[in-house]
Amino acid sequence: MNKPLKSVEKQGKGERRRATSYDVAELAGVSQSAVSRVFQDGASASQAMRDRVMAAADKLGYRPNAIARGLITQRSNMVAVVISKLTNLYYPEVLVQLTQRFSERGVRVLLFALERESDTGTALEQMLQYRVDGILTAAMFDNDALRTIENARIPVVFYNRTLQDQQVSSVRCDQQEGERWLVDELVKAGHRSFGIVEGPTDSVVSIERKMGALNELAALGISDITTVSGDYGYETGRQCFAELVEKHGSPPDAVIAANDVMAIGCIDEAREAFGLQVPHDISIVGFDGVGPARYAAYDVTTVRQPVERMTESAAAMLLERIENPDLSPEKRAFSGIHVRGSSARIAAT
Amino acid sequence: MNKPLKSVEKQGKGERRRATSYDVAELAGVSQSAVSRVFQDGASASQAMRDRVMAAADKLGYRPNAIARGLITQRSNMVAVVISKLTNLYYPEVLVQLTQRFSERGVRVLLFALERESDTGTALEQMLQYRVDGILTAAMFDNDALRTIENARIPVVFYNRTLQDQQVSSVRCDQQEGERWLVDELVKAGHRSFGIVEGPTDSVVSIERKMGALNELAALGISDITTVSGDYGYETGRQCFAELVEKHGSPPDAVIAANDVMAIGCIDEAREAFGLQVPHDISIVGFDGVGPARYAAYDVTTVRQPVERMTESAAAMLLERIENPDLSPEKRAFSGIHVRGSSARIAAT
DNA sequence: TCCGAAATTGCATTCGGATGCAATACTGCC
DNA sequence: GGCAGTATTGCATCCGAATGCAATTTCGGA
Repeated sequence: MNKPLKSVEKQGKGERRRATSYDVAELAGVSQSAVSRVFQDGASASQAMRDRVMAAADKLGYRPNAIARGLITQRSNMVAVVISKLTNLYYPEVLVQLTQRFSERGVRVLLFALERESDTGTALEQMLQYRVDGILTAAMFDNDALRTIENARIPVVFYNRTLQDQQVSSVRCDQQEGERWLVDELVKAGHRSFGIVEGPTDSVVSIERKMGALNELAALGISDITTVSGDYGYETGRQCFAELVEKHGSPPDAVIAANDVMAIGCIDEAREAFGLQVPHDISIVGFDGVGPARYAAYDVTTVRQPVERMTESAAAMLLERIENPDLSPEKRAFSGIHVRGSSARIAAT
Repeated sequence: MNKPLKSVEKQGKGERRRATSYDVAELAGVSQSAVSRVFQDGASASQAMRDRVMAAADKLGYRPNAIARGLITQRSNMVAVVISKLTNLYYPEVLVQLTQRFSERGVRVLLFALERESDTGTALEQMLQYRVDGILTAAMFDNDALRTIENARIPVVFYNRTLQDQQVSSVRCDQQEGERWLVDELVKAGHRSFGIVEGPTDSVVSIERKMGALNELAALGISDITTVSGDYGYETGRQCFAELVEKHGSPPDAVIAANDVMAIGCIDEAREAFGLQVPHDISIVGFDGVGPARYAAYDVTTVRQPVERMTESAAAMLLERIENPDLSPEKRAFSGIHVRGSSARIAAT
């Protein structure tokens, strides 16, 4: 007996059940499989059948149940997107773009927003339970988590973070290259003492940026370097600048901040608390190319991440691997866009 | 015959199937229902049973399939969160907070990011197919859409927008009250000519803000008002200011921008293009209380939305209505927090 | 007009877990 | 030790759509 016990029409309005393919089939006088086929892409169904079914479906307000479909097809058509709250001011933009990329391709986004980057536990458990087809993460997973994902055979793409020693797919902005450019320009402009403001210590991106800057400074034979660390926020940017001056004994020639927001904090602190003129007395650079970096009061020299291309690439990479799980991992690195603002005393183009 | 055709262990490693409750049951030597009960909250199961099942589950890496569970329980435990790209710079924060509120309560978020606020069509179709338990939207739905949702009996909560004439639940910041305060303060400070920079014309929030300001200005007998409109972005903020000056013939005493970002644009344009000092020569105020509004270079006088309380309230309201669909609609309005920055010539507290 | 190939359609089963009901196992108490 | 009462457990069925296979229809061609 496959017929539903009570058909949609017979129920009281207070508790109307959502129409199912059986209801549509009954009303249209066809089989449930026919209904199912009409609502699929490549399935075979005559025009007459299509019309009858669609008419019945419209009348009942029928919509295929994606949950039931997911169960039988073993495909949820959902991907998990993971971000961590503090990662960056610019992640919201990334998130919105990723979501749109996936939507365009008929894939839904299950969002996980972590309090801290290390809170992956529960989130991971949830995505596995929901049988997401893939994971796109802008937060790091520990090795246990990675092994779990690997065992579940779920494709993963890391956004702006990667594990050198592991075989994982990733899309990132080449932080090192960006920092190299910033350092080169600053050194060319004659700066010799540097302050570095790093981000949260558990941020891989921040670490990469710091190392990029340090390596290049070392390569250029510069050793007058003072380092302090913040949390990517404006307030700590200000504090960091003050700390920097105290540690160094005087303001350094240039400050390299791990992101634009902290660079802005540094600029404000330099101006307000130390009466310095930017870039006359000191150069300050950031990273990311977020909106506020373009505000006239700051005009931060920075490296802008090509967010559009990166998100497009990341979404495509993940979807490819969902279609074809045997594709080998791939790491793509995009060069940042060099933005010469007026916050640093460097030569224009 | 309920036993699976092939048990997990027997398969080749290349195509290992995810363990099901049947696999766990078999390994533990109990029934599938027992496994199901162990993985539920209020179900009855002896400690011995729990231990055996958990041991087997661990060995197999078993995780309940939320999709299958959703099918049988008629509860997906997912809510749709809808935002539109341009809505506001501050929505990302809202989004992250909402997601966290829902996560804490064991509810997953299916994210829909619309290109424009009016693109609700496909998104709506998708949420219905995925049988979300509720919808939290920061975008407007048209009447057709509303009727569809109503028919499907899915609870909805609107964030910062509401329909006066309709019975819908909403959480919003009282834009009118905020504008009233801003206007009062500006008038008290002696300003008599006003510029108003509105946001995108399809933004309900922008309209409310504009009307709030206009009404209060009218109430105070002020008629020297010039209006221009932008898109919530920094660049148009600058353009709008220039337009304002041109339209008015000279800079007005005060500018009321629909959001902080445009207020910042106005400040920059006033300073750079017109050599005005803020707030000595002109007062400029915004709305929202986003991060950049606090930057020292701007220190915007604004009305901050109590995002934390609003998201908390919105999430709670939606979840209550999911639990109890008969709860009547409710509109909650939160007063904004008055922030006296230095971008306007008004008295401190 | 008739035959065989191709296109449609229906039947029956499957996905994985939840749950009402009945059977069984314990508990405490007299 | 026996019995009522409660806690566990298993059985069978259900949720809603997809799909392999067989039955039926349609269509082209001779």
